[in-house]
Amino acid sequence: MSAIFKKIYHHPLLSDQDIETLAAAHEKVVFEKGAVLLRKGKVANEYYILEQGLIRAFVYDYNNSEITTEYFTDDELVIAPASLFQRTPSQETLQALTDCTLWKISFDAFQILYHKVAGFSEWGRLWFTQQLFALKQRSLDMITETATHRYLKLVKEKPQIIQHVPLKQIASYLGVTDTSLSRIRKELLKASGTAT
Amino acid sequence: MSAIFKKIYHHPLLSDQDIETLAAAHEKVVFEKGAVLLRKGKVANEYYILEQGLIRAFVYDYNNSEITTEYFTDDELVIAPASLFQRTPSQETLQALTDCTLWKISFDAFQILYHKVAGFSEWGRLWFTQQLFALKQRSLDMITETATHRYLKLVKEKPQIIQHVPLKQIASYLGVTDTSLSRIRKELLKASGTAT
DNA sequence: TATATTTCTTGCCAAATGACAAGTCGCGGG
DNA sequence: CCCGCGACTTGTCATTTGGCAAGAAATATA
Repeated sequence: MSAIFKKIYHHPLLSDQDIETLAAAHEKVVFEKGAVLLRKGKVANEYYILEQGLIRAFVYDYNNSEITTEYFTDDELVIAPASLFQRTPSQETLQALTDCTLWKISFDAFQILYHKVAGFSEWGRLWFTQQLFALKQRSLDMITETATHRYLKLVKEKPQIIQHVPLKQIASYLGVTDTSLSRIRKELLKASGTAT
Repeated sequence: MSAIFKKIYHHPLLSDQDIETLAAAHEKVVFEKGAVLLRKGKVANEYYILEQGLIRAFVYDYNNSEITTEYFTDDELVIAPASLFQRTPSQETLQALTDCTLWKISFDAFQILYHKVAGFSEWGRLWFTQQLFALKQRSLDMITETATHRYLKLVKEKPQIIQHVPLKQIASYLGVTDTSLSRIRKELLKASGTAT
């Protein structure tokens, strides 16, 4: 039952007992496909652990088109850090792409535990640094890699997304239009066909 | 003399005495315009406080063109966090755009102080969260704002860059070519001319 | 001061990308 | 089983952006 919490809150300074304490502050919630967990303009008051399902974050660009900024898959934290921790309106919207099972924890509960459970703040520090590195890497990838390469990387790292998500959303995540991504796929097929 | 350290290490949990301790671990260094502080492929072993001058970070894109990813101005930390903290080869190169005066601290000295000076790790945690938010904001700006708007924002926030940096480098930071940026400027002039 | 070098602008053309629309495919609901 | 809808592909065309090069302007150098 608490397997997911052990996975998420795994840290040398967090005992099983600590993790139980943390787990007790979470509440199971379910969202249907298409449901919105956090809407643009609202201040986030909780974050989630995604037990099962697929979620995306997106923003609206200068043409008011939806641009996917992040995909969340099993055993990941679903969170809008800037909104939650700075208590500001979110620029991003969080939306379930499939039916989802999550564990929710309120910001208030988080704050209390953050000071009460010694290892928790250490865990949080680690999480923040990992987030920073991951975001930096994605930013650099958007510059240093071609859309084709980014597509292949996504296929490799989160294949379930290719299965469940409309092409248009994937394309926006990669920084191209659906038309372009369709053509990229075509080229890849041709290339792999030649190789075989 | 230690004014810059007070500014950088300002934090409720860091006393003047603490800051003196931190300051003592820094060594003054000077770089000439054009000098490289950290080269792509090398592992960073220090970070710097920029007392005076202008520095940029850049990467090479899929065409081997230089793309500026960040500008550092007075009273900022000059650092490649991913390389320094993950002990991995840097993707970014750090280069002085003007003659610079900096205060250098080695990673080893940093680590020792991080554990010795209680408030320092708190300061570090705050710094990481701020970095994360700033990077996220820049990532979103690259999506939600037009190049024109990003240019105006840069002019507003770091006007000294416009003065000292070749157009081509600014353009790459904004995600366009120098030709495009020149046209953007032209449009802005026309627009402001009409308004007056 | 004269000369060389770099930076910036601008026109022209090519290439890439996007918008739009038509057509195909596959799946689920009636 | 058939219809309808959403998803994907593909063609055409328009727009944007970039590459290139020439020239002007600014800056540095001798």
